Amino acid sequence: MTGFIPMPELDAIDRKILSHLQADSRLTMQELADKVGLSVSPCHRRVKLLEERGVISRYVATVDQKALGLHVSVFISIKLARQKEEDLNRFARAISKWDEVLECYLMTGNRDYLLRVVAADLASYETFLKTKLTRLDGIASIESSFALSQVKYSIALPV
Amino acid sequence: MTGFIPMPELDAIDRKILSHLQADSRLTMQELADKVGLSVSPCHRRVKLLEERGVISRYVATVDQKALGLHVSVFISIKLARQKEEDLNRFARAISKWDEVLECYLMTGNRDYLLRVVAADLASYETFLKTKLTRLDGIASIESSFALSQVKYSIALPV
DNA sequence: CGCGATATTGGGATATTTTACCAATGGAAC
DNA sequence: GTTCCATTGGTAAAATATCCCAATATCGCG
Repeated sequence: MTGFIPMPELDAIDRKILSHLQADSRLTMQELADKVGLSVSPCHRRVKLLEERGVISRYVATVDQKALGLHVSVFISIKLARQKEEDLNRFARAISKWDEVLECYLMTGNRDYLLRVVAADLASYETFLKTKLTRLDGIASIESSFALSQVKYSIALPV
Repeated sequence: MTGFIPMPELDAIDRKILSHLQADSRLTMQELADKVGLSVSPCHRRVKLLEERGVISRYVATVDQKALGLHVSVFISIKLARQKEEDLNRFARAISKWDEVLECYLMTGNRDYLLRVVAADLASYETFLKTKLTRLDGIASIESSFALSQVKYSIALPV
């Protein structure tokens, strides 16, 4: 990690800033400054510093899943035939390219990966399985669990 | 659903807008307009419409999990003792209050809920379990699966 | 306590960006 | 072709971000 920029401890104000920006990144600097008890200038500088140091990694718009017609959410447990580093990397590269895969974790326990995948309906999920996932080499097993509903979905990490 | 605002079909330009804003919501209208092949005015109007109709639900900053010292990601499978609507609602309400729980899904199959939880370390995860999750009434079983690493994490739905 | 060095703050000027208005353009129905 | 409707593009005004510099607070050290 050569490009590492040391991040001094986040103080209470930094945490407030992060908390508010995680909830709503369209706040104006004035609004944000008011909420955290600073004037605009230092608030602005803190935000820029948090960005430069990678504490704030990006700003994104969140889109409504139903509005896009993506009615199916699936969790997929995957075991690989072998778990050598090269196998893991190959798998990671493949799934990273697929937009349907929103999350993928390397897991402890009796599966290797856990994926969260979205699709318009069961038919297009089947297409994803048949044309993409099952075509990967080195997969020992695939097990799909379907979500009936999303009870909570948050991007905001606890600060 | 009385407040429903009908959303006409999203055309190719709307989808491009959503795609770009999901990747980077700090694009200026000028930049976004260039990318989607419009001038600023119509691009701006489309974005506002997507916001009003709830297709774009919010704008958020994403924060680096490691920078916050949240080194533990856990998936928790939960079975309830009973699955009556009231039990489900009670569980959902409790879960929704806890910042450690980033995602929660009602599932088909042999568990009722799947949760994604983050914590600073195993000790604070244990605290979460002991002081919050296991204190809920009506839980039949809890099973934790730990993530070794996050291979992919995206907020961008496929458009 | 007191002093200096350093980091942080606040205000104000300027540059950018957003936003609203209105005329112009394009496409579909007839 | 012509009319109507939806959408576009340009422009100007308002809101916001950004930068600079002086003022203030904080910390280390005698």
